[in-house]
Amino acid sequence: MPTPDKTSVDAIVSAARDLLETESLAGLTMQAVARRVGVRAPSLYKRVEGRDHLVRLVAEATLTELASRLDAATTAAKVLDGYRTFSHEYPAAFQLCMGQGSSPSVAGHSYWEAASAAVIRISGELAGAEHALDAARTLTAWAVGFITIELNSGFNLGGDVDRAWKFGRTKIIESITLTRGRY
Amino acid sequence: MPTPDKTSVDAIVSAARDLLETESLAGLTMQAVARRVGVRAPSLYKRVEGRDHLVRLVAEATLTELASRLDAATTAAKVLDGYRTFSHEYPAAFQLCMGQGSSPSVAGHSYWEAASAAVIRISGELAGAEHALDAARTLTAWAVGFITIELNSGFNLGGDVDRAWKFGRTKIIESITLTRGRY
DNA sequence: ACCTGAACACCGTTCAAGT
DNA sequence: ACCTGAACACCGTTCAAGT
Repeated sequence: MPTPDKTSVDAIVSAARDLLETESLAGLTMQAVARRVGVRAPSLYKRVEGRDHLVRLVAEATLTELASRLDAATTAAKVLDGYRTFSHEYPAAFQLCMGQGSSPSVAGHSYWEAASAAVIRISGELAGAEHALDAARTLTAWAVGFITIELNSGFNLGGDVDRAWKFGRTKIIESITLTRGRY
Repeated sequence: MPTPDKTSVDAIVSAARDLLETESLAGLTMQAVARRVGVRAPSLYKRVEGRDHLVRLVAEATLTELASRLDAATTAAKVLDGYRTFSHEYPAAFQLCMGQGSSPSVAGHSYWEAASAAVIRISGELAGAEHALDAARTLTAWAVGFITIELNSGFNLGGDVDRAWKFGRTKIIESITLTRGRY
């Protein structure tokens, strides 16, 4: 005799994302997720393959949201700022995506592609099609590195972190723009 | 009646660093470390406060080694390459230091200071004392971001990753150098 | 067809008992 | 003074039994 469903994949992923931000990755346990969605831990295995799979779904949902955020940006500065703003809203999820992943990268290829599209588009405009990929990697590397260090309180030598962001953003965009037609 | 020591903090940290690289952070368990140093897990607590403390010691040993490596570099390109070479030798440890840390940053302030000294020195030479800190943060952010993405197989859109490194390195150094006296 | 309690293997950690 | 087995709390995961 069928039982009415008490939860769903969406509810589970949503609860997991909440827990990740409020309790850290270590606090994202199957039991905690189960409690949030009103079910016992073993029931989660009807919807997700296990904790690793659930973490992957969280990463992919995060990248999808990041992609749609970045797609709306019209200038390089706005794309870079989009990264940073997003990382401040979802610091743990952002680092999950970028950080020491589970084995084969924590999210599927297509999710990365979607999140990269905006940077590549902008990079092509700045540096020309020939150097679009190199330029995109330079921009992304700087933003990801800056944010990673910032989120881990790595900028602890004083000074104004916002000023450092603007300084770097200006320098990076400037140097990429100078690429057009040479290098 | 005293018993002769069967291990030491150094041996424990060394075993932990090995395990971190060969088995990943999850494989760095107290039992695995104990087995490597020829002791039972509870005995480790005579030398380290617990797993978190041991991981911290690993991070600090890693930063100390990175610092001495970078201190030998004489140009900005060599400092940046020093980061990357080091990260290829100790990928897991490098990401442990930079990545989503345990709570209050995974290593003590002084260890970060030591590892930052070389970049700040070089940045001062390139950009002038006034912008040394901003420039150092730009250089470090780019290198850390590039390496983080590289280690997590994030550069999966084809193209030559080494070429992208050299492209970005050139651009970054160039733009920082142009800073002198203006901005 | 979904949910659950009970069980298992595996963690980190504590501690009384050994030498 | 250091080491150990036993124990505890807490994970992820499996599965037979319920409805």
